[in-house]
Amino acid sequence: MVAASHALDLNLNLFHISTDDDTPVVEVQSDSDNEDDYDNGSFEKEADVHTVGNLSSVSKENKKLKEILAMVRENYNSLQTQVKKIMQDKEVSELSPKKRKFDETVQQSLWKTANEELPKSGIQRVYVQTDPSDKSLIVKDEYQWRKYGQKVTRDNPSPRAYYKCSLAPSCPVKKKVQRSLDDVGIVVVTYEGEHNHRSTKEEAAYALTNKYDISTSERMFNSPKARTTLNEVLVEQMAEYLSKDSNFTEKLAAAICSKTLQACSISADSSICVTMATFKDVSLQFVSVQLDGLRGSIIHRDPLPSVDLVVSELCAEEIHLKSLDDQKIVTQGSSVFATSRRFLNGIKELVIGIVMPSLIIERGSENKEPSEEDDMDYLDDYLSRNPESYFMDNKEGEFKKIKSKLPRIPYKEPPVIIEYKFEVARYVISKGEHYVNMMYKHHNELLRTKENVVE
DNA sequence: CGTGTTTGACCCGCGC
DNA sequence: GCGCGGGTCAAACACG
Ligand SMILES: [Zn+2]
Repeated sequence: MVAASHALDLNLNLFHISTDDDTPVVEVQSDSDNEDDYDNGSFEKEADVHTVGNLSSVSKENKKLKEILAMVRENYNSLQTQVKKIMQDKEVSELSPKKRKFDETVQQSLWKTANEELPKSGIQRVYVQTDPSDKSLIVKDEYQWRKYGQKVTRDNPSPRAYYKCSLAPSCPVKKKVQRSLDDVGIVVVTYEGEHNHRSTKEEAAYALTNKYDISTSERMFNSPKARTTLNEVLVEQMAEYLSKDSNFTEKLAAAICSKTLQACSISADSSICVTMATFKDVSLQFVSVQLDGLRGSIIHRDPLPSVDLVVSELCAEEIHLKSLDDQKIVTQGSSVFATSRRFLNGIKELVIGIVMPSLIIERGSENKEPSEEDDMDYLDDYLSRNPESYFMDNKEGEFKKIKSKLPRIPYKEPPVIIEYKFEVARYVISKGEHYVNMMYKHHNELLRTKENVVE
């Protein structure tokens, strides 16, 4: 067992609102006093009375300053965040040179302004810096909205757009978007009400943090059994969500692979690396597969295969490789699949499988093992007849039939499982900006025996 | 054909 | 009651 302590910052930005481009950032302003509405309409009612006029302009000025302050604060925060990320990413990229697109990220967050919670009221106001010529009044966030109206309002040349949350049919949240009177570069977004569901981007975060928080679970379900089933469901949701998020999988795979390759020398003969991480009370397990050819058959299967099945297939694939002479295998790209796994103790956990990129597995002739002729003939015959469908589900029966013969093929060196353990922490910088930090703890080399591969 | 947007009609509270 | 302005409905429409 080797002990080490490397900080692996994935900079996943899991729930970044990025997508395209002009996603602006947010900030909410806190004013508990009822006061004016977002369009300053009330201010425009300047009365003839002198004092009222003064009051109006002062109040308007005050509001403007408040907006500026909020933006400055958030810009400071996001800049600080960027610096932090850059330093961490620099550390990672030193290990494995990788192109980063900081400029985009930085630029994007400079667009954004601040975000604060309105105490009470359930009304949230957000200021977004956008192109003044953009008349669309579309502000992206982590929800889906259906536009149900647009009105021109008094004293504001820009119309006001009305949206209703369409992520959940019963969600009462409404959203109003209108360009600011004071600054045509700013769009004011007003949210009203509270969502009765999770946002698209928060789905994963919920599964990992909030819902697994014991107190939260106990609040919802008193029975431990109910809590267990709840966790199981959430684990499955999480697995499905992550496996479909190519942004997540690519970055995670790249980060893990570069880190694990650097931190520990993986012997060319080890065909499986298993990395484990604990995420609060949720255990993540990373199965790194260095074998080519298996990747597509695993991650493109629907539903995702169980880990046990994957391991079984890896055994078969390894034998397949051993049957080839002086095989050099170069995998390229990286892929991650996610699934769930149940242990003997009944706990279900999330499993993330990683196909490692750019690995060269050299198998010299010294690895070739004498094998029984009939077995190898049978296997080779099968493989040549069904090269593509070797791992397909419809060949399951035949596959098992072959597999039963596999133990008769002698191994000189049993395959090795390398188990990595990480501590995973997820940081929420601001609404919509999260990243994951993984602390490498140690790794363990195990023989792949029945004890190590949980049935 | 289902889905989301446009846009004028409509509704409703408020001040006069 | 009436007009005004903000908010919503829904029929028509655009889009894939
Ligand atoms: Zn909602």
